[in-house]
This record gives sequence, C-alpha cells and structure tokens, in this order.
Amino acid sequence: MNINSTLKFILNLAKAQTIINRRFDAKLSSYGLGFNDFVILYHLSLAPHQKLRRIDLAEKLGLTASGITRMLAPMEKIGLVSRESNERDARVSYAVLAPGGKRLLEESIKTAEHAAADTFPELKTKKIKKLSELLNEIGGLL
Amino acid sequence: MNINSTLKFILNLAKAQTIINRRFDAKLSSYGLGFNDFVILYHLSLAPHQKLRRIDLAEKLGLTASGITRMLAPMEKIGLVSRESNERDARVSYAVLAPGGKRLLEESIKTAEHAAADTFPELKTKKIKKLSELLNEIGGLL
DNA sequence: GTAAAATACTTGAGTTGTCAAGTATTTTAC
DNA sequence: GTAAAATACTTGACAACTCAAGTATTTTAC
Repeated sequence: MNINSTLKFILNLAKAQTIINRRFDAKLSSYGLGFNDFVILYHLSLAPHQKLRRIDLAEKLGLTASGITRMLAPMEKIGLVSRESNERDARVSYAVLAPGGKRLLEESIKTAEHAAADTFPELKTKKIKKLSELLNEIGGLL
Repeated sequence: MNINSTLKFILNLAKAQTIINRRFDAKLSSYGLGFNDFVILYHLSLAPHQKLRRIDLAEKLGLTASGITRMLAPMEKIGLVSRESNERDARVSYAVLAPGGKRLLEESIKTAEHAAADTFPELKTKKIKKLSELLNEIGGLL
C-alpha cells in the first residue's frame, strides 16, 4: 500500500500545518485572536487604505468567500474591522482595518514572529525563497 | 506593519495547505472520505498488523487524541476500521484497518495520487527532500 | 506496597470553517 | 437594450476539529 513521494510530501505538509495552526492559535489566544484573525488583520494593514474586498481577502488566505463572511462577523462586532461599501459596485463590501484591529495587530505581531522563529529556528532567507516559490505553485493557482 | 520572512513563509504555508485540504476533500468525497480519513487508512495500512493506538495515530496526523476519537467514530460505524483492546494495557484501544477500509483505500489511492500530482506538477525528488527535511523540524517536535 | 504522577482515551461545549443554494448587482454579447 | 452569464456576498445546515475536564489504568518513586 505504497504511495508516491509527492503525495507523501503532502501528508507531511498537512501534518506540519495542523501543528503550526494549533500552536499559533494557542499563542495568539492571549490576544483573543485565532491565527486566521491575525492573518486577516495583517493583510488589511498592508492594503491600500487598509481595506480589501471580502473576495480578495478570501483569495489571500486561501479560504472561501463564505469562510471570510463567518470570520469577519465577530471581528466586526468587537471593533477589529469595519464595513464599507463601494460606490461604483453595490455588490462589494469592503473589510476595513478598524483602530482596534490595528492596535491589536501591533500588539500581537511580535508574538507571532516569535512563534514563527520557534517553529523554524534556523530558516535562512535563501531557503525561504525557494520554498515560497514552490508553494506558489498552489497558492497561485486558485 | 511589516513581518519577518519566516512568518511570511508560514502564512504562505497556511494558505497552500488550506487550498490543498479543500481540494483533496473534494476529490475524495466521491468515496465518502475526507482527506484525514484517507490519511488514517493509509497509516493503518502501513502499521504492523494494520493497527495503531489512537495516540500514535494522533501523532502521525498532527491531531489531538480527541480529534482522533471524533474521526474514528463514524469510520467505525461504516466498517472502515474496527476497535481492538490491548491485553497488557487496558487504557489502550487500537484502531484496526477493517476490510472495508482496506478496499476503500485501494480504490481511492490513485485519486489521491493524481490530486497530488495536479497540485505539484513538476515537483522533483530533490526538492521534496529539502522541503520534507524542513517540515520535520516541526513534525518531529510533537 | 502505596500515593502521586503519567498515560490513554472520551465527552460536553464551543469554534471555525465547508458546501449548496439564494439574493442582489454588474457585465457581456447580440 | 435586454436576456444570460458572471460576480460578490450571505445564509442554513452540517462537518471536523479544538480545549478543558473527567474516567480508568499503569508507572514511578519512596
């Protein structure tokens, strides 16, 4: 019952990611954030006017539009993000980084970086580039 | 609001894995399997006597023991795995690959391999090795 | 040999997503 | 300019986990 090495690799990837996710969730829980909450705040902070369409947010995280709707609802309720409409296209609803979200991102970012460093202690810049390229083969597709 | 490259890499990894998981779930759903169901069957098929303690299964997938309990329950109900106790240690309950599970694994394995090949079309053995080493930095920890 | 610690597993309650379907709006193509 | 297709988003129903706490058993250490 053998499988080829690409599939084996994907099994390893899945395992690693499961552990990483749980670890980051645990570390960030002191801020009341999940890993993906953090990632949403991060992408919003980089975006022009610190806002993104829900669908672009979905693309950046690899989630579905539905998932983004679910995630943003409680974040909006506690003032991390707010909602803004687009004058030219009534279908669109932006997620905007709210002051509370910006503050929380600033507070939590060091924690996230430490968690990353703990996870990959000796990850060098060169290696990262190569790996990221590889991951783009998937990330870029969808 | 910049972050270091290790954290950025982890964000890419998370995105890729989210997409991979959804894709595999979709492909395997024609067999009534989720991605992790498939992985459980696969690990059981490789194990001595095709059985594993729940906790070892948890370790192999990167899940918690609780998660394994939840996953195995429906799989047991439909005859993919069965339960076996350990005579020497009454705490232990093995998950055993049942005939139905073995058959389903054999049927689905090509689908999973194709999904893997589609995801990383030109993944060479060398690259895999490097990336897998890196992933062991986490996978090995827990 | 017994108390304390560790291990294996399960369960209740909650979270974080998924998919399929539906609504509203915009774009395309003729 | 209008019908059909595409796009953006939301919702109901559900799946696949998590953590914290609990039970049962085994191991450790004195």
